Parts: sequence; structure tokens; C-alpha cells
Amino acid sequence: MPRTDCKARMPKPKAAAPRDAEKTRARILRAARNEFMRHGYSGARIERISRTGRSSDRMIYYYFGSKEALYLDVLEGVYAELGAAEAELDLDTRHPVAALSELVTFTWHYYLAHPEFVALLSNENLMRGRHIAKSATVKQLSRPVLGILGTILAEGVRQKLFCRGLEVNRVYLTLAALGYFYLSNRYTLSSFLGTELMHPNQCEAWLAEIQRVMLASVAA
Amino acid sequence: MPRTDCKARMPKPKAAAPRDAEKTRARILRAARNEFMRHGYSGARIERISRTGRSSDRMIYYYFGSKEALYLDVLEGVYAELGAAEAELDLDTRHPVAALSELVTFTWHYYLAHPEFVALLSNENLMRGRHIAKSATVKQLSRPVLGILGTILAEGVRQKLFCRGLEVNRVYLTLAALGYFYLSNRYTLSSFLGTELMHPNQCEAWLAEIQRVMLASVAA
Amino acid sequence: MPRTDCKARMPKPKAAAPRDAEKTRARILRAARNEFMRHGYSGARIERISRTGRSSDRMIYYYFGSKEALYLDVLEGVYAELGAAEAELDLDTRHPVAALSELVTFTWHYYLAHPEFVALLSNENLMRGRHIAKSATVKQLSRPVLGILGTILAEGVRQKLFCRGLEVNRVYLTLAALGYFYLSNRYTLSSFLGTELMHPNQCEAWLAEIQRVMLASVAA
Amino acid sequence: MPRTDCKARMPKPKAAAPRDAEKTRARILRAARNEFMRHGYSGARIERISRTGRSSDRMIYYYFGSKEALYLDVLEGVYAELGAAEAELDLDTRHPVAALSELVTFTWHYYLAHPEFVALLSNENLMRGRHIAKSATVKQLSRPVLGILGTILAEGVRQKLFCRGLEVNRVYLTLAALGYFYLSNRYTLSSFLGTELMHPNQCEAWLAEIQRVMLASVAA
DNA sequence: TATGAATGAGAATTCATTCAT
DNA sequence: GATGAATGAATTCTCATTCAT
Repeated sequence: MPRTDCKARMPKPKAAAPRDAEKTRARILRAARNEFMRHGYSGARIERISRTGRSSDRMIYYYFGSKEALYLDVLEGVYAELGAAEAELDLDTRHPVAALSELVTFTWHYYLAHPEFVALLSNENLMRGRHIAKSATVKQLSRPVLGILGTILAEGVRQKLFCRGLEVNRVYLTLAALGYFYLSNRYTLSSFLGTELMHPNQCEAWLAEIQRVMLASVAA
Repeated sequence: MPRTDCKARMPKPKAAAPRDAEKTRARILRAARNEFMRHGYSGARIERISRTGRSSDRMIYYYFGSKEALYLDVLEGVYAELGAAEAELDLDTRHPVAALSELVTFTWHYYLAHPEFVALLSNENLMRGRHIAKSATVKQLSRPVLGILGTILAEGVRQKLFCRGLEVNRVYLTLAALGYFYLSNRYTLSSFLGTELMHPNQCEAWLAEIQRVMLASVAA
Repeated sequence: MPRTDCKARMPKPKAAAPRDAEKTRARILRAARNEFMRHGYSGARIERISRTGRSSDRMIYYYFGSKEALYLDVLEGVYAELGAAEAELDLDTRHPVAALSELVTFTWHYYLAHPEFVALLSNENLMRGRHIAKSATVKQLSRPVLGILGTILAEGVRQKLFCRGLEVNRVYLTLAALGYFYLSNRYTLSSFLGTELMHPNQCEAWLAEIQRVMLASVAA
Repeated sequence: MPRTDCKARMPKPKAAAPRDAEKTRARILRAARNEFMRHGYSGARIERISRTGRSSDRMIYYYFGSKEALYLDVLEGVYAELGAAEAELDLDTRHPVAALSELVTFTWHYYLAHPEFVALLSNENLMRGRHIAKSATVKQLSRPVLGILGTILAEGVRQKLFCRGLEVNRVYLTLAALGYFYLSNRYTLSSFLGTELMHPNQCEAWLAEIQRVMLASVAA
């Protein structure tokens, strides 16, 4: 039982006394996002969050009320950001192949750049969507991506580039699955496949593969 | 007083105290698998496991030594079972399309029938593969599937049914991703897509879609 | 209902929950010292400490982090107190015999008045100095006694009262051994010798004996 | 939380199946002596004893009944051995100085060769002689040393080599203290004095010092 | 004579949360 | 808006000990 870190309260370390509600709240939220990503809901520790966020346990309760509420806030934030990013997508649906390709790229890069999104979603699913079911906010968040994809597919069919009978939900599922799974399961996959999946070259190659598969699967 | 049924009860009212090491160990293991699946590593409770397994906390430590060791044992078991199932696959590689299709079906049904496999793998990845990295056993387990798939692809190319340049790892990733993601993320997906993904019809339809995508992606 | 004395009691019937960190910490430390003295490290119980210290198990971890850290804190405190007491010694080294005699008396009385010092040291030695080795603090504590004794001996030699060739370390060892052993081993000794060693008369007599032996052993 | 040693019960390691009551008992006793020496009563672990003694927890209860009874057995053994060794002392009391010197040497070497004696006695004292008080056996054990020492002192006085008025108990206490303390407190002393007390040279020198002090303290 | 399985009481430690200022 | 002190209910794990064979 080595004494690596000293957990005992020492008299007044006093590092930063913010006095700025917004910033404190934001720091906590950022720290929480990181903590929940790394450890999941059960594994996350209030104390670690408050420490990382240079605040105190007490403040977390002051601002968020409970661990669960904080978690929900994080979750909603992560969803909202994705929604916002999707809303900014400006695809030229007149060129369905290019548009689809761009959508694939966007999705992949989003997952890649937002590991916390992937981790939090996986965690939420592990908990059988317990929190997401509760969140009114998440349900109201617009996820325009299905609409966009629908438009692309329709135009593709009209231009006889894409085959008929494509279901937007299924195409989206394929698109998401190919990007998400590669990242969410990278640890066990690396071990199984013996490849360093996160190496930039590998990532690029995988994006190309997703593109290839997606196009093949919708092609007329 | 609790209900006393016809047969006279001896002074030991204990639920079950069988002097059978193998069975006790197995019951604990089964209970643990279920608990870790439902709650992840951190959320799992030793006490719940011992209760479900009709044993005691103490016996868990007697047989497994620690929560972590128990978790590892569960993980290894789940892996070993998949390996064994894959080893029993008997595909006729002379017909590559049918063989690939069967492999897809097998994989999908395996995930579907073994939610604990999906959940435990997701959890392990959430923990950044911490435990799997430690397990010598898991690394030694044979996963013959890559070999099988390689043979199928080679034969497909030889018969000019499949396109050249396919990488077995990537094809496998696609195959796994399409099945795994649908199930691992069903809660958030259901909420987002507004579909009841686990309805048998939906499941069947999704298997058909995986088949379609897979074939399209390897077709010559 | 517990006795309600004249002053009206607020809803908190708790024994003592003083919002005074210093006092709480001190109470715990005192209780711990007592507990470790009585039962040694392994035998000591966190729960007993928290009860005696009118606090809670939780607070012990709040302030000290672990049982081991608490033990170390106690040990350091006990050492520090001895160091402080030695530092206050004001011996007139011009009269070496009297000074030595006073030092003997001081040491004996210190051991006698601080059974926790004797017990904790014995316990620490039983554990092969495991904790003391870790403690940076203990090593830095000044124990001026060797210096003082050195001066006394030198002056005694100069005045031809003490014999030449005395080694300060050995003289100190003798001095300490004679006092310490009598107290540390009093239970087995009482049983063996059939004397009530802790009777005040016996104690006084033993001090006289130490004086006699010490003087005889340094006399010219 | 590293998994250094595997504490889980593995199916049948089966190393040695003694089938010799006496030997098994003896092995357990030896292991117990070692364990109690190293860890004290509270710190000692039945399981470690059974492992070291190549037996099982169950056997300890079979032969000794309880941890406490085992401890007592060890304690009594250690005392009995000392008594036996003292009984074998064959000092020529006609030469009191030489005889005293021999007794000193014997005592010192006994302590040096039997660290378990020193440790167990210290531990017993830490527990305020709780067990020794209970043991009828220990009380009956003859410790002839006081008689021997008495004879030596009387003869020394008769030969005008030793001073009058010496009390055998006190002389014995001095003798024991000087040897015992050096060894029992060697860890804290080493740290304080900065000497490697257990180095053979140091040990020899200390024996010489004890001789010197003893002679000086009894000399006429 | 021996053993593996089982147990209950307790041990240290953790954690989210609330109180008082 | 902020903080340090305090808490109670768990939670993992340990330990001496007994049961059944």
C-alpha cells in the first residue's frame, strides 16, 4: 500500500478563486465531460472532476445539483454540438456522389475529433439509454442529418446514380456504423487485428474504405 | 415464519450451499457475466453478483481473488466462447458468395444471441482495454475467423466474383461494424431514428441489409 | 430521550460536530496515538479511533488519507515531542556529574510520562522500522541529545572525572536501554521477577540504580 | 491495484501430504513462530502460517484450536527453550568475574541468536502481557538464571571483588536491558544513531561494552 | 489424519452529498 | 459566489473459524 498521492486535506492550498460563475461552470463541465468519457458514469468521480476543473465538490452541487444532472448536462452538450455541426453542413446536393462522400468525411472526422462523443454514447448505451430517455432536451435537439441524407439519396436516384429502394435510415446506419465502430472498439480491435488502428495512415485508409463501401452500397 | 412446504426442513434454511466447487464457481461466473454486462465494471456490485449467484461475497474472493480478477475471468470466458463458436464454423469456401453470406449471418446471430459479448467488449473499450491488455489468456485465444474470411475472399477473387485488392482486415471490420454497432448503440439509435430496432422484423431486415452491403462492397 | 439541560438544544443531538478543523484533527490524532499505543498498528481499529476522537471514520480519511498515513503522523508527532523536550534541556555542563545525572533523570521521566512513546517505538521496531524508513519528517527531526551528552562527557574527561575513550553513542545506548527496557518489558519482567515494577517506590529505586550504573560506567 | 499474487483458489496444487502428525504440528509451530515474530499477534495471518508450514488453515485448528492458543504455544515454546538453555549453563562460580562475564556473553548471544524470542517478548509486552498472564505453563517454567546470578554475586562479594548491597534482580535487569534493547530497538536506533548496529563488528563491540558496564557496576 | 468449501462478522476505504459560514 | 468541514450509506475486501466429507 504505497502512498502515491496524498489524499489528506492539507490546510489551504488555494490555487485559483475564480469569482466568475460562467467560467467556473464551464470549467466544471469540461472536466466532467473528460471524466465521464474516461470512466463512464459509475466510474466517474465527483472529486476528480472538481479537481480537474479547479473547483470544489461543493460547486458542482451548487451549479448542477447532482452527479446525474451533471452527466445529463454533459450528454446534452455533446449532442447539441453534433447537431450544431450537422446544421453547418452545406452540401451541394446537386452532385449526390460528392455530397455523400462529403457527408461520410464529415461524420468520420467528427467522430475522430470528438472521442468524448463516441465514449459518452457508448456509455449511455451500456446503461441502456437510461439518461437519454429522461432528457427532454436531447429529444428536441434537431439532427438535420437524416434530412440531408434523404435529399442526397433522392437526387442520386433521380440522376440514376444510385439504386432505387434505398432507405435513408439504413444508409445512415451503415455510414455511422463504419466510422463509429472502428473508433469505439479500437482497443479490442487493435489487439485482435494486430494493427495500430489509430495511426494517421490507418485512419486515412479507413476513411477511404468507408467511402468505397458506401458508394458501392448505394450505386445503381 | 416463511412458508413451510410439505417436506420437513432441516435447521439450515440457506438458499443454496452446495459443496460443489465447480457449480458454485460456475454460478458466480454466470452471475458476474450478467452483472458486468448490465452495469459495466465500475457499476457492477460484488454483492449483487453473490446474491444472484446464490453464494456469498466471501466465496467470490475465495474463487477469484478480486473484483478485477473476476471481471477478467468473465472477459476471457466470453472471448473463449466466441473463439469456440468460430472454430465450429464449417463453411464451404468453394462457393464464396454463399460462404460470405453465411459468415455474415453467423456473426450477426452471434452478436444477437450474446448481448453480454457486445456489452462487455464495449465496456472494455470504454476502459481503454485496460484489462484485456493484462490478460495473457485472451491474447492466446485463437480467433480463426480472419483465416476463414481470407480463404473466402481469395476464392472469390479466383472465381472472378469478388474484386481484387480486398484486405481481409478491412472486410472483417466492415462486417463486424455493421452488426455490432446496430446492437451496441441500439438505445441511442432507437431514440434518434424513431424505430424499434430490436423488433424481430427490423433485425431480419438489418441482416438483409448487411448482406447487401457486404456483397456490394466485395463484388467484382 | 436524553437529558435536556437548561439551554434549549437545536435539532442536532450529535455528540460533537465542531466546525473546527484544527480541533477535530487534533482529537483524532490524540485518539489514534492512544489506540496505536494500546494495540499496535495491525491491532488498531479505525472505528475505535474515530469513536474515541468523537469523530467519524470518514473524517480520518478526510484528514489523513489512510490508516498508514495516520500512523505515520502519530509517530512523527511522538518523535517531534521528544525532540522538543530534549531541546528544552538546559544542563550546566560545567558540572558533568550533575549534568549526566540530570540527563538520566530527564530521560527516565520522559519514558515514564510518555508510555505512548515507548509503545510506539517498540511497535515500529516490531515492524522492522517499516514506516520510519518512509518518513522524511522523522529523519529531519533534530535530536540534540547526542550533542549534549557529548559535551558532558568531554567536560567530564577534561575535569578527570570521567574515564577516557568513552563513545557518546554507546553511553547514550546504555542510558536509554536501562530506562526503556524496564518500561517496555514491564509485563514479562513483572511476571518473571515477581515484583510490581510500576510501583512508585520501585520506579524511584530503579532510577537510582540507573544513576549508579551510569556513573560507575563513566567514572575515571 | 496490481495483481501481484494470485489469491484465488486454484484447483489442487497439492505439494506435500505429510501424514505425520508430529512433523505437521512441528512445521506449523515453526511457521507460526516466524509469523508472530514478523507481524505480532494481530498482524499474523493464519493463512500465511499454514502456507509457510505447508499445511492448511484447517490443520491449525485441528492441532491448536485457535489463533490465540497457537500463539500461546509458540510463546511457551520460546520461553521453554530459554529456560532449557539457561539450565545448561555451567558456570564456575568460584571465579565470579569470569562467571559474570560468561553470563553476559551467554545472554547476549542468546538474544542475538533468537530474534524470535526478542520479538515475541516485545509483542507480548505491547499487548500488556495479556497472554502470558493466562499461561499456566509459562509461570511454571524454571528460569534458573536468577539463582545462578545470585550465587555469582554472593561469591564476588565474599571475595571482595564486588561491592556490597547488590540486588540480584537489578543486576539482572541491567544485564538484560543492555542486550535486549540494542536488538529490540535496532531499527529506530540505527536511524537515530546513523550506525549499522547489526554489523558483526558493531555487535562484538557492544558485547564488550556490556561487559565493561556490568563489571564497572558491580565492582567493589 | 486430512482437506476443500463455506461463512459471518468486521475491516479499511470510498463516494455522493449536505451543513454552516 | 464560494468554501471547508462533515456525514451516512455503501463497497470492496479480509480474517478467523467451522462444516461436510
